[in-house]
Amino acid sequence: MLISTKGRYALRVLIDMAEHSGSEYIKLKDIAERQEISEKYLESIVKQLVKNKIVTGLRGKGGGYKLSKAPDEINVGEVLRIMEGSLAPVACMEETNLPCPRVGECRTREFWRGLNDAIRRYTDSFTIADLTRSYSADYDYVI
Amino acid sequence: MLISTKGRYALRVLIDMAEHSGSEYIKLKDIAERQEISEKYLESIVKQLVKNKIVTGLRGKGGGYKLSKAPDEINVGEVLRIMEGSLAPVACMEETNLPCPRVGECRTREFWRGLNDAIRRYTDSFTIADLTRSYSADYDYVI
DNA sequence: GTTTTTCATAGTATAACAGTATGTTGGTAT
DNA sequence: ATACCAACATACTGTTATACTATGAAAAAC
Repeated sequence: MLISTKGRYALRVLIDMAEHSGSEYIKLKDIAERQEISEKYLESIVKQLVKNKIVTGLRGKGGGYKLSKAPDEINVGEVLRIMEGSLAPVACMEETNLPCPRVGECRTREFWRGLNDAIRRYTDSFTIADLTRSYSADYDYVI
Repeated sequence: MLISTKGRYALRVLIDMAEHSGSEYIKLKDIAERQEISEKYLESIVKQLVKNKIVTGLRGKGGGYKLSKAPDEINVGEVLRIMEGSLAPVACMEETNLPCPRVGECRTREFWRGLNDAIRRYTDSFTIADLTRSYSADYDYVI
């Protein structure tokens, strides 16, 4: 499993913020209820997003979280990499890891590199805006 | 991490067999030594490959394992799926899992489906033959 | 100064990973 | 026949990650 609940929940939180905030702070309790995810667990997830400047927190009454950037400025691949640490499909494709001692005789390295690239290309091609429900497309507008 | 040592080692074993066997049985001990992997651990991996008809085992002296099919008939994606159980990047993309109860309101499903497809397309586009060192390409031929 | 919300730290049950250990079965060579 | 060899089978183990829960401190609004 490449993506754990951390990455999946993070995307849902960001989409929720993009869909519900009008430059207002939203409290985690609301998001947790809408998304049916434990608020306490979400705290640990959102903390990571704050640390990486994806969202901004404000304490106290009327506080909460909001996106630090516009939804179309938030890259999905970057978010997933923050939450999962890495999206490398194998250990030898993680930048932090020192090169494999068998690299000289390895028959599979290029195969893994290609898979790594495919995953990165795909995930990096989406923004949070791409994942929000298009307002005009399916909103039943009624006066 | 999408791929564990099970999947990585399985590919190395199959490549080793493809490169060293001339329709002969190779004993695990030799593969384990060449690949510098615990023979005992490899046993558990090869057992899976036998069960799935990727390799064939023969007991006793002169016995060992060999590929059940030609290297270019063995699909890398299939091998990885056998070893890892699934290559789905998220739980909701596993065929065996029952559909997510939030599917109606899920904003991320199509994103995950796309990632799942990208991984499957890539891994299914390789055979073991693609991963073996091409004999003619870089062998220093000397009389 | 009380309420509200984020922020911070610590703990916990479960499962998967990456093996190890011991023994059995079935072929081969002598 | 029997000694040997290598696959086959089952059970166990240490470590790490996952997916949380619990308790409390800090700051902002009222």
